[in-house]
Amino acid sequence: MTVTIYDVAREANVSMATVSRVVNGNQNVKPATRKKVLEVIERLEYRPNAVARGLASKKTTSVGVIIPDISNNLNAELARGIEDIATMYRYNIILANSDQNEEKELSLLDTMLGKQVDGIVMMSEEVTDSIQRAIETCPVPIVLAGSICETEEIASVNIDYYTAAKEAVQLLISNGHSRIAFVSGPLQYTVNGQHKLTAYKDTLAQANIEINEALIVAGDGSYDDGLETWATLAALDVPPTAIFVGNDELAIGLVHGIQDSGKTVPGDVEIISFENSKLARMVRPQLTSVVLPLYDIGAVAMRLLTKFMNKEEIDEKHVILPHRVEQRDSSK
Amino acid sequence: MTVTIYDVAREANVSMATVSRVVNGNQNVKPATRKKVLEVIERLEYRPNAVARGLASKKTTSVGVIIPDISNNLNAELARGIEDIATMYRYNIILANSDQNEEKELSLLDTMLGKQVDGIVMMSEEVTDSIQRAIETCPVPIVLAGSICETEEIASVNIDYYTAAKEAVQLLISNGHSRIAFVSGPLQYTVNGQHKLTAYKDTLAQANIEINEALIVAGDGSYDDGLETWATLAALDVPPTAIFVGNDELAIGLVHGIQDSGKTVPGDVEIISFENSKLARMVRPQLTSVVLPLYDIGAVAMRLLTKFMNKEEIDEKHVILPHRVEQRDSSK
DNA sequence: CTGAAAGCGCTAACAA
DNA sequence: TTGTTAGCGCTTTCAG
Repeated sequence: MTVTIYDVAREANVSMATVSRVVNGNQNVKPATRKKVLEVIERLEYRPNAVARGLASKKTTSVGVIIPDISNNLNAELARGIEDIATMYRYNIILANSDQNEEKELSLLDTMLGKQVDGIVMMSEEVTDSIQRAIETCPVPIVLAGSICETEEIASVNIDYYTAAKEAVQLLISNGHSRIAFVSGPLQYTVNGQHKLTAYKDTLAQANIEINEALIVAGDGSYDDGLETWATLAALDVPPTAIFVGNDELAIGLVHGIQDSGKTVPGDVEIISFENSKLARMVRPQLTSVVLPLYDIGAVAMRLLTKFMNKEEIDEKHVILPHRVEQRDSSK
Repeated sequence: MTVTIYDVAREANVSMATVSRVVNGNQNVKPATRKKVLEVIERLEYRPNAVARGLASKKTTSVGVIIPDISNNLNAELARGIEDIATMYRYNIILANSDQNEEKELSLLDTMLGKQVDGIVMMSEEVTDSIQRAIETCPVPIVLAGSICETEEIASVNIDYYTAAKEAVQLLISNGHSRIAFVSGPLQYTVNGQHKLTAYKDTLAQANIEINEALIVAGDGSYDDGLETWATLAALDVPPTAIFVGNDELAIGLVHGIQDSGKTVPGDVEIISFENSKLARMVRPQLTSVVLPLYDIGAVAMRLLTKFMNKEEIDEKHVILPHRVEQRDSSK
């Protein structure tokens, strides 16, 4: 039924080894022989069995990708970056969603190792101790993409979230605001709870602005969350006049919440978001936003992984990509 | 180094076959033996090699997913549906982007077959003849998700695009419009060029409304395309008073284009979109939209694929999921 | 430049 | 209930 390397060898009057060499582009084959083999391959429609090859060579040319939720814009962009570079290096991707659930992440890691992936790119909002341990004892290289882990040992690709957030808040302060709110997704997520929030507090402190806990709101980070959060904020004795927001979807929710309540952006409330997905331009006013280069983060993470897999020399395990603030109309 | 089934067998004083039985949950093992084996597995941290298993059993528990572009909201939602059901049935997913390019689709199909996937879910806006042939001669089952192919033979999951589009246009007609534009992505895409456009024309004809080619605009289907399309439409001697739009992103572009030109939705122009992604609610006015249940389409496609892979009986190879129009504020 | 042969780690009859 | 033994299809020394 299915044609194997053996069938090709027999038809071409050569050994399996020679067919293998031809298929793998090994140069030690006489052109005439190569031609003959190629013809038989064509004629028999031979398709190498990657599973057998994987077993024999201990390389599968597959990499695992563990991501919180592919249906989320943010992750999808990242995944595309990963995939493009993987394809370029002839790897295939085994994609799985973790829903940001530690148990699933652990079990996914195990499944992928069972499938003998050559490496793994992982995205996780919160790298717990046991995840960290699992990564450190992993038999194949792992690169974290857009995910924070303080450890020296684990490779990762990020931007400098802290500085980026500081710049955003600073911008709001420069525009004369002192009642600046901080609205983000879950604070358990390292990037929110540690980097962005700390940057917010530090920047305010440095400008001698008192920190008001009522102006710090963390929800699930969704559009509806943004809508509701504005209701909360608007009910304050003195509502904020500016908001630093954790992501675009949340920011759009806030913008609509503000507009629905009869106020304007940036007239009554200035907003700076953090993500700059294509959504940032799909709202009026368009969002000023810190640029989070998700595609690039994914691409660079995958590229880094290929270096590990090829045992190339790595100059820096922790890549920090540049960031900037894209000025649009939600801030002055 | 890596511990194999043989190591476990030796340590537990049983044969490889017995270990294999334990690992695979075969009932023909004495409880005491099972316990002993399980202990050794635990102690040695044995992890079955799925590649070897795949080679021996000719099943990989992996399915291929070929999708135009995962960074596109539409596909990401579909992919999530596929993944969830795949996980439920203990399959892993090998995901690849085709960019809606026939050559890539063909080569991806080949790669996946080489990797011995047990089945494939494919999404394609235009199933060309050669793709169709490739699918028909494929050694493993393939299910098309949200993709149209007239052939009896090929399994697929869709909604009734024609009827859905008719209902939308009919709604606009009922609201008193006679200058109704049709704006969509590429007409080469079967769903646009054949189903939606035909439905549009048929519905107009049945209402004795003359078809005006100037009111039919197909671009790339993006937000910016929507913005520009309104500029074109607005420049007409008599601009349309209602628009049937192919997808949400495009519709939002149109809405903003209309609003930027000083007109209102639905006051001056009514809009009905086709997709109902979460974007539909993230714009003011919120979009009335035909509900395209992408997650469900993906999930049902994957479920159907599992039936094929298990050689279960299939009652219907062509699943049509129900649709409806979600009324919001962009139409009256 | 080419071939022979020993595995890779596991499953699946077939025996016992 | 358990063990023995062929392979699965390919890569990779090692000879020649």
